[in-house]
Amino acid sequence: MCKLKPLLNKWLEEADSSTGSPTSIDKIAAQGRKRKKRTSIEVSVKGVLETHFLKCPKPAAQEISSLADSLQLEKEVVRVWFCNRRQKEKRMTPPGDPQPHEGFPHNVKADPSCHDL
DNA sequence: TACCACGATCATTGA
DNA sequence: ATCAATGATCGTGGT
Repeated sequence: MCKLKPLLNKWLEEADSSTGSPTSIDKIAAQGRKRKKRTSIEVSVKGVLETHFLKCPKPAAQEISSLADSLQLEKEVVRVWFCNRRQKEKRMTPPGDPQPHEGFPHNVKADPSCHDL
């Protein structure tokens, strides 16, 4: 059901745009997805995000909301930013940077509750 | 059932 | 015009 919600939303958006073109439905069937323009994040904002990322690479939705509010951004944008940040880190770190440090398979506490705020 | 994160991938922007 | 960086989206799996 919740999966249909976004789908229905797209339909409604298109329906609103159907300025006399009922055939627009085929477009929705295709993908009816309007990619938001590249939210150009200001350098200052990036700095704040990076700082938070260092503190918590995986903040809960609650932290994201707070952060987004502080930066005057959309939760989605902040969430996506964190996701991309994590991915990028992995993309660069594994190769040519094995992080020479013993004591590897010792970690047992994942510490999912990074309530550090 | 609803939500989150990750991987891959697309698409846009800036150099 | 082309490439690189990076945000936005889709699909999948886990809780």
